[in-house]
Amino acid sequence: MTMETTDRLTDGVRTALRAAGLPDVADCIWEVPRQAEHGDYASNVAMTLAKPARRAPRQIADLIVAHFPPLPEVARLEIAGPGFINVFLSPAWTASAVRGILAAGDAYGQGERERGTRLRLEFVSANPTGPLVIVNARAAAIGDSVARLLRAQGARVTAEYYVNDAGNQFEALARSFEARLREAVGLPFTFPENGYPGEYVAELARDYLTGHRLSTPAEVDTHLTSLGADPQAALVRLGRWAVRRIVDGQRRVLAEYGVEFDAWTSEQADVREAGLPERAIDELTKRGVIHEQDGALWFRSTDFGDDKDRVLRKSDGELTYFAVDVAFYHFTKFGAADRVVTLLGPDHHGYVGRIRAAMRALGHPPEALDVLIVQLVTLLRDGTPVRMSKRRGEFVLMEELLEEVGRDAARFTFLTRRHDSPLEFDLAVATRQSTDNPVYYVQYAHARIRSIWKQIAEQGIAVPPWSEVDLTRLSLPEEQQIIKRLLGYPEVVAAAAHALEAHRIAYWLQELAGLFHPYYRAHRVIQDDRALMSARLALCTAVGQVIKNALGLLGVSAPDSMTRSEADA
RNA sequence: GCGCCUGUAGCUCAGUUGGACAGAGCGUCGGACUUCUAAUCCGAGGGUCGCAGGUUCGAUUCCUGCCAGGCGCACCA
Repeated sequence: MTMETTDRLTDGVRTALRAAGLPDVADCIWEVPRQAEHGDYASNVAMTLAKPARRAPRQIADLIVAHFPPLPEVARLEIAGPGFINVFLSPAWTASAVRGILAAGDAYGQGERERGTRLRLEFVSANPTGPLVIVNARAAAIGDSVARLLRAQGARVTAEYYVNDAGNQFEALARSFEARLREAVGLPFTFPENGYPGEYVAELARDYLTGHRLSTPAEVDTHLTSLGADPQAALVRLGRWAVRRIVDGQRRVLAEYGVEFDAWTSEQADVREAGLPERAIDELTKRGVIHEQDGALWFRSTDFGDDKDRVLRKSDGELTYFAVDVAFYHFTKFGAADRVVTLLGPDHHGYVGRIRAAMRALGHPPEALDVLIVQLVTLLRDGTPVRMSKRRGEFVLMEELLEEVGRDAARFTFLTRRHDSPLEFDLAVATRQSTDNPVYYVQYAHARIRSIWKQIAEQGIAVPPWSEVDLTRLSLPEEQQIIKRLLGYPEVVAAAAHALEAHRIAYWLQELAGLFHPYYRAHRVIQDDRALMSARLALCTAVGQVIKNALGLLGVSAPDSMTRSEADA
C-alpha cells in the first residue's frame, strides 16, 4: 500500500522542521483549498507553530519551504496569506497516480486507521412487537454503512441487533396475540389496554391457527390451556412464538435491503436468563456505588455525571430495563469489544447519560462508547406529510418503502442527511427516475463508463495494459481535477469512518459524478489517437472503480447499464 | 423548569474536527441531442450563515445570553 500523499507531505514538513531547527509537530493538517490558485493542498502548520517557536508564521513558512525535501509529487510550494503553505502537485505525477488506483482496484480507499479494533455496532433493534417501519430503514442504512466504513479501516465489526423480547412490551404483545386468537374463532376475549392493535397481530393469529390445525372454539380453548401449567406460562409460550415470527419478518426485510447482522442478541435468553444483570449489580456493589432506599436498589449515577440516581431493582423485586441494559453493555458488548457504537432514536437520548455513567463506573473509558442519535423521518407524498400513528397501528412499513422506491434509492436518500438531522423523505422524488434523484446521477456515471468498455469490445479495439499507457496525456484541467479528486478518496473514507458519518461518502460521490459528467460530454474517449484514448480509458476506468467502491460502502449497487422504467420514460 | 438536537439561497441540505471572496441539488429563467446512453451538459439569477455579545491574526465552525422549532426528563420499556 502506497503512503497517502498527505502523509508524505507531512513527512516532508517534519523533515524541513528538523533541518531548520524548529519544534516538531505531531501531525499536520492538509486541506484541499476551495480555490485552485491556492494549490492542491494547503497547511496552516506555520501558523500553529507561531506560538511554540516564538516566530512569525510567515517566517516559519519560509523556513519550511526552504528546507522541504524534493518529492516527485510536488511541483512547487508557495506561501500565501498569513502563512499558509500551498502545495502544487506535479501534473505528470498526478497523472501517473491513476495507475495506483487501478492496481489497488476494489481495495482502493481502504485504510488501517482501525486496524485490529474489535467493535460492536448496534442499530435498528426495533421492538419485536411489529414490522419494521420507515425510521428503521433509515437506521439500517446508516448503521450498515458505518459498519462497512469501519471494516474498510480494518476494524473487526460485529453488527448487532438487540431483541427486546422481555418485559412489559413483550407481555403486551403476548396478550394482544392471545386476544386475536380467541377473537378469530369467536371465543370471548378482552383486548389489552396497552396492546398492539395493528392488523398484523390478527394475521399472525390466523397463521398460528392454520399452522396448528385449529379451527373451532373448543379446539382453541383446549390448546390454550394445554400450553402451560398456568396462564402466565401459556402466555409466554404464545408470546415467544409471535416474537419469533415477527423477528423473522424483520430479518427478511433487512436482508432484502442488503443489511445482515452478525449477532441477534436476545434480552431474555442472552442477558436475563444468563444471569448477567445480577452479576452486573454485584460488580457495581463491589465498587461501592450501590445503595438501598425505599426498598429499591439504586445506582449512584450522579457520581458519574448523570442528572439523578437510577433504580436497578424496583421495590417489587423486578429488575429495571436499565439494569438489564447495564449488564448487556458491560458483559455482552464490552466483553467482546474495545469500542461500542449504538444507534438510538431521539426518544432514547435522555437515556444515554445513565448508560455512560454506568460504563464509567464499571471502568470502561468514556471515549470507547459512541451513541448516535438517528433523528426522525417525515414521509412526504408529493410534498404533503403522510400521517402516521403508531397508536392506531397506521404507519408506513419498511417493506412498502422498498417496494415503492427500491433499495438503492432508499438507502442513498437516507445517506444524504447527517444522522443527527431530521429527514424529509419525499416518496415522489425518491421514486422519480431523473436528475432530482442523486442516486441515479451517480449510478449513471458508472453505467456510462461501463458503456465505453462495451463499445471498445464491440468495435474490437485493442487496449494495452495500463503499465504501457502514457498517462501524461491526461493534461486537461478537467482530467487533472478528476484525478486529484480520486486521490482524495482514501482520506474521505478515513474521515467518514472516524466521524461515523456515512453521508460524507454520498456527498463526495455526487461531487465526483458532477466532475465526470461534464468531462464525458465534452471529451470523447474512443478516438483515432489511440494513445490518448488509452490514457482517458485508464482515467475513466479508475473513476468507475472508485464509484463502485464508494457505492459499495453505502450498500448501493453500481449497475453496468441504466434501464429506465416505462412510467418515467 | 432542566437537558439534548436543530436554525445556512424560494425548497431540501452540505460545509473537511477555527482558515483565505459562503457551496450542492431541486425549483425559476435562457440555451445544447447525426456523437462512448440527454437519468446528461452549458449559462443566469438567488445569502445580514436565527439575533446579540465574547475568545482569536481570523468564527458558519468555539464560549455566553436571547429567539424559534423538534425531542426527552418514571421504582416504563
